[in-house]
Amino acid sequence: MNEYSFKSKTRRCAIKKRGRKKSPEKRRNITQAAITVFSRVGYHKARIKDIAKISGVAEGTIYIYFKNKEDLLISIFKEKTRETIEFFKSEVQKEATPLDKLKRLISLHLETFEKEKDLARLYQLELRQSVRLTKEYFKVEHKEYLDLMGEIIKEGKEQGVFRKDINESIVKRVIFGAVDEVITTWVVSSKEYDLTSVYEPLTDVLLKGLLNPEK
Amino acid sequence: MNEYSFKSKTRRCAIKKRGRKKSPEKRRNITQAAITVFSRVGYHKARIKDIAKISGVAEGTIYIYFKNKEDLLISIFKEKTRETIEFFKSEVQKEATPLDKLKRLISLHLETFEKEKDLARLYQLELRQSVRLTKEYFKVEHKEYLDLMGEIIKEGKEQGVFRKDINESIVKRVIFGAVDEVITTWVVSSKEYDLTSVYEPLTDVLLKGLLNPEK
Amino acid sequence: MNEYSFKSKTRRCAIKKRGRKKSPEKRRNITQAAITVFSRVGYHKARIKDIAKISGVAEGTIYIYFKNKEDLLISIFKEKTRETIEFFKSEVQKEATPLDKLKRLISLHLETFEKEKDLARLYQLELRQSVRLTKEYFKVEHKEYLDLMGEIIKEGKEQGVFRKDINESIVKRVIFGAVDEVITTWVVSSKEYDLTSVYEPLTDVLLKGLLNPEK
Amino acid sequence: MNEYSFKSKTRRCAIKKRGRKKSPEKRRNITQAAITVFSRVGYHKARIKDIAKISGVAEGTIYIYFKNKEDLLISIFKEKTRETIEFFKSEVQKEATPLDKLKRLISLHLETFEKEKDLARLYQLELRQSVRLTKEYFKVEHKEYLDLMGEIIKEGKEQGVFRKDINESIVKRVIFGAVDEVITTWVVSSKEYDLTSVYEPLTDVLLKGLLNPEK
DNA sequence: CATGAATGAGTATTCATTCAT
DNA sequence: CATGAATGAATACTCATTCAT
Repeated sequence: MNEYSFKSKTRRCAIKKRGRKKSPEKRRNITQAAITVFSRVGYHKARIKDIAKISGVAEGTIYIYFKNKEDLLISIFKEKTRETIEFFKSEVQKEATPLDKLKRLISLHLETFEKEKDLARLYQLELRQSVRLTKEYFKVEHKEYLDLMGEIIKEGKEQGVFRKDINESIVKRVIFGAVDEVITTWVVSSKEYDLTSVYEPLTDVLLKGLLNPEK
Repeated sequence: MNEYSFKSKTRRCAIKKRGRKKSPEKRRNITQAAITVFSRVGYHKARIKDIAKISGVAEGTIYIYFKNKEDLLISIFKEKTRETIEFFKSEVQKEATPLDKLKRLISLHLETFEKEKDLARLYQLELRQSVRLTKEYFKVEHKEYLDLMGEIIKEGKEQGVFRKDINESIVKRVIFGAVDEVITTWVVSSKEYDLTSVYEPLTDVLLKGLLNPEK
Repeated sequence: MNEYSFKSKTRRCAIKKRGRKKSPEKRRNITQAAITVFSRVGYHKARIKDIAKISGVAEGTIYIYFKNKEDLLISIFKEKTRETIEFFKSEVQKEATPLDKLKRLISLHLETFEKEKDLARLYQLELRQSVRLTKEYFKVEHKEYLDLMGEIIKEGKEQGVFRKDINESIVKRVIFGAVDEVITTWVVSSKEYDLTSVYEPLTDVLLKGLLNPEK
Repeated sequence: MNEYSFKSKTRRCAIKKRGRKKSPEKRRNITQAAITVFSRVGYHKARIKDIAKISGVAEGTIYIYFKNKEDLLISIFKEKTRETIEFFKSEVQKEATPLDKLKRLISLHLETFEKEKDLARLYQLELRQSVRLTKEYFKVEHKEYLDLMGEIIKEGKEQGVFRKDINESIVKRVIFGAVDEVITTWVVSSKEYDLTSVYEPLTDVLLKGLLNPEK
């Protein structure tokens, strides 16, 4: 594609790939290495040198793909969250009723984090390392998740499946908070048990509440 | 020979010990200054020098009262959480029914953090800065809070106020998670609104659930 | 002797000794503790706090008896060297001939350091930690030792026991250097063997030289 | 594909490796600056910042070439001693007789230190700053020097030039100690006189001893 | 005199980021 | 584009010395 590399008389040497454009593969390697390292030792103790070594690139190369260390962290969250939310949305849409949609969303949330343990650790423990990240995340990605849930609830209210007197804005937080806490417990507990096993009791109490209806 | 040393009721003249004594007031000053600085810029960017300046002591003095920076952070959490949980327990015991106890606990949680905004910020955002802290906190203090809630729920189940088929271990996390998320949202949102205003809708959904009972 | 301590209404409590003057015993304790600590970890890594603890006094007390840490080190050398040199002189004078005097001096040097191992360590390894100390020591105490040896040699030359064509100033250094090196080797070697056992071969070569007289 | 990489005689383009290379010159500059600074103010008071400034590199650069401050000191001794001993060995071998070899070795010792005054200061005064260094030095480099001397003496004994009843192990120390003491005196005395001027009287007494053979 | 809490100057080392090759 | 040597700001912590009691 780019013939320069062949004819060049300069020190420009053999290059595997055809061009000299940023390689998406290299970017992915870096991202994956960063997830591993950040998850293993935490953002602040993570060293760029280690991320470079694991991704198989030089330190400087990381700065070609990311502005700086914080940007690397933020990019991971942005990209992963975007992917995940898109996936959640598309899956949820396949369900017919608001109740099924809600259940599916909770279920997906649990399954996803169970599958990607390193990422789970990042979300539950490292997300708050950067003020900028925290603020942006809570205003954009996190909000989007909550909005998705809000819509489902709204729909449920309109259809009469959910109580009409509930406060959507609170309920979505209640549900997110419940799921989030359950995941954090799992992450901190060294992930010895099955995260999806909490799905049943979790949805049960969220849907039917704590009070005994017979009394 | 010298009877002073035997009759003395204070530690004065117990053979040795003259000179200055460690002052609990100084310790409190340092703790308070640390809460302020940690909350303002975050644990990692906080500088011992600033904490010293604000507490009105020399840098070295901090190391008389605390082993190191991490120990300072950890001590704050341990002490504050202990105080708070004791307070929660004593207040909750004043209530007659499990339902009132639960409501009171949630209410206290919200009120306490609303009153001490800096501390709230620490709990919601800085708690996870230290691996050691996170682990210990989740195993001790956090657990104790959950246990308190667990007992209330158990009592409620026995009295038939709460549903008998619920999973206590999950429910306590659901409630904690819900409250916690609501507080985090408040902290991140720059605390513009009244945290206690969420008490009503929050307890409502937790108690009665999401589903419309008529359907 | 001093009744103040009994009648005093102030915080002045029972005091073992009669007076409140600087106690020579306390001074000795500090000196001895310092020798131990300096010898064990070296001057620069030695901490006043440890010396205080071992001597059984408070940190501040050390500063009543010594100006500062360097002064403590220097005082030890001055005092110990003075004592030792006086002792050497008096012992040497008991000998009749220059040859016996010289032998006795070397013998004393070896014996003294063998007996006080901690002190030996200080002299062989720590003496050069302080520029001031090094300079003073080499100009005063070390010189005095060399002078004593110089006199003996001079006397020996005059009596014809020692060669008349030797250079006193060099010879005294040669002998000191030889003894000193032998002691250093012993100190560094963890003092596993008997220092006095080198006396015979050491004096033999110093007195008769290396060359084979038959050739 | 690209033949450069195969034909290149330098390490240029061997697949990877571009960018700056560690420069031996830079290492030398740091070493030389360290010798100067260590000699001027002593190891403990020497500041890395100053060594960096004098070598014309950044502070961090020093840590690319040396593990830490102590390693810098140790490396200097190891490298310089190695060089010097190799030089001594090769020079000594040029001499025919054991006597000439011994004289040459003493002469070289004096000349070398006279030429490199800063280094002399380091050897005579700073060598004992680090326990690790002292121990290693006395077990390796110092020993090697003594061994060289020991071999010469042994050879001399066998040839009958030196007395057969002398103790090699002591004699080598006597000679080293004598030379060493003479150098230390010179270093401490601010090096006002000519070190090589002591060569004659020094060897004279070492070879012929102190006693008057006529008596 | 004695105490030990308080002080604060002093610095080796790390590591994100840059830049010559 | 890629490299990794070079940079240098930034800071927790120590410990000799002081001083209030």
